[in-house]
Amino acid sequence: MSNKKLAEIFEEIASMLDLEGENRFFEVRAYRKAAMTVGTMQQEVEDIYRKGGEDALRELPGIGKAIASHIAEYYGTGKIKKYEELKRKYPVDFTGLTRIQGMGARKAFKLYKALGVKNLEDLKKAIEKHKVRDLEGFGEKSEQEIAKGIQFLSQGGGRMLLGVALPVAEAIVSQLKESGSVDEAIVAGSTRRMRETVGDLDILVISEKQDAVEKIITGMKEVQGIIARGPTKISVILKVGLNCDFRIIEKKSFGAALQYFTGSKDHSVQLRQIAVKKGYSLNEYQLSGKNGENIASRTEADVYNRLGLDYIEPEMREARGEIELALAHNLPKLIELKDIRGDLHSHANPLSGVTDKLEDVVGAAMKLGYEYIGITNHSKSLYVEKGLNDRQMQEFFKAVDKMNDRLDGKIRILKSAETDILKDGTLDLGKKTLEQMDYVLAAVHANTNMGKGEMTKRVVMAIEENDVHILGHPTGRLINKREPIQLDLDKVFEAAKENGVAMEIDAQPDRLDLNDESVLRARKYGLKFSIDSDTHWVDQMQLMRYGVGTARRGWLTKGDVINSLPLEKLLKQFRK
DNA sequence: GCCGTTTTCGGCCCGACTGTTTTCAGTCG
Repeated sequence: MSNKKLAEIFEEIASMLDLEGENRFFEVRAYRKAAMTVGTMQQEVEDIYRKGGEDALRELPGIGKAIASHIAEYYGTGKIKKYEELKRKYPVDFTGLTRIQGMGARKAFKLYKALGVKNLEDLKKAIEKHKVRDLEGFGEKSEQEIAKGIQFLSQGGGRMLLGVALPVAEAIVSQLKESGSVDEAIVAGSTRRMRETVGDLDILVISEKQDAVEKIITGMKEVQGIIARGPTKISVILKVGLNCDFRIIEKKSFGAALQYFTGSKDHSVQLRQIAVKKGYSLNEYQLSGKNGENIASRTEADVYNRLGLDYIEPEMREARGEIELALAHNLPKLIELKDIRGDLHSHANPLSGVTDKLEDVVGAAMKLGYEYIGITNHSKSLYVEKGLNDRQMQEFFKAVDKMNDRLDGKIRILKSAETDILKDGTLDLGKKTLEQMDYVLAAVHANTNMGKGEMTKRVVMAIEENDVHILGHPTGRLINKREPIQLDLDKVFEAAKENGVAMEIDAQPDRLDLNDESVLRARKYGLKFSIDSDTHWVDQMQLMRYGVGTARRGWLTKGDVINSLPLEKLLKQFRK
């Protein structure tokens, strides 16, 4: 995972060039942009460089001749000369210091010049001795703010799982709506775009009663304290450890504001560039014409349409080519939660204490209106999950048959298993057991630290040598907890396409595996996908929406997703 | 430093809020 390190280096170069003095603004921005590109990519930059050299690097947005050669230098020598030289002049840990809220490179450098502060530790000591408050440009208040920022960091302030943040955001929005003082309240920002993690919450409020809104917000049980407050913006810190920005806007600006606060930043910048080319100007209040007249502002669709674009769904707004498609009126029609007709990955192991009973799982699926529910208990190698051996699995299938008879077509339980892909690429259940299943889901669980070549061979072999239908949570990553297994995804995608194997999008909020970017890549191979909740107890069946969100971020349509098929068509596909 | 259905040169998005300020720099998104 050297992408992050590389991004930090470019970000620091940007900061230091900024300190160098006048007229380097655009150079600074170029390095910031490169840092953003590199830092948010899921694919390893090193892989791209090793495979395609500097030319391949230059395909990436914001990476040109100079920065591509820096990257080549980094992977060749482990160092970047330009960075080392700047660093001698500015021996400050900008990466660490600027993690503090309100601390940018300029303040950090002032602290270095005046007090010799090089890193967080130094700063902590300076704060404790109250040395900061007397500096020019600082004061007592900023010293306290810095102290608070350091405290927040030490509590692990950072990006939070969407699955944790979204319910909090929704609770806040519904309190606003029920208050009677707002015309509209809606979650914007990366939460609305369904990014797998969010750094803070953005909530758009339409209201003319600003004072009342402020009172409601400060009175919420989720709110810990106020960071900033102005006529159109209130920032608070939430008890869950997230910041939350409220923007209060007039009704007539709703569309422009929602577009603006949903982002992503890069997407919005591209939109504004299009506006400028037309002689317009776009901000959070309206799309303005040449004489400042309001051209569009009420709905997001108005804003997009008047710029010559089709409406773009929030999940696509990441500046990954969606603007070009919208200009060409060629956007895909994204899959929706209501298109899902069943769940193909759920657990109901009669021997384990950690899953619900079969009838409970089936009942939950019926409540969601599903046509089918696939039960995929673990196979025997997974001792910790009390995986089933061949005999136990076949016993379980008999129980499923009986229940299917009783259900009389109200819903169909599909027989399957989350079959372990063993170290040598074989499956953990016998041929006879596999043949009794409606479909086979296979996944890697153990021996996860193999090298890339070996691991890729293992998974490709599992795909090629067996009648596998779905590859479960393909990379095995746990967000912020466990790195993905080393896998050459392109080779896996090729093999999957060749053998008609669907890729799973596991909807568990800490998995979301495949992730959005890999889905986007897999889609280019013409692969099919299965969006599954991986339910271990029935409440988790609701998690499907996070998988659908990821699918939408990967531009998938209903036609790309096998569990949007009606039962008969799905079974037909499995038999092929 | 990057980029190109107006350009290989000359552009490069836009506004809000805070703190320490008597008019603005710094930070954020």
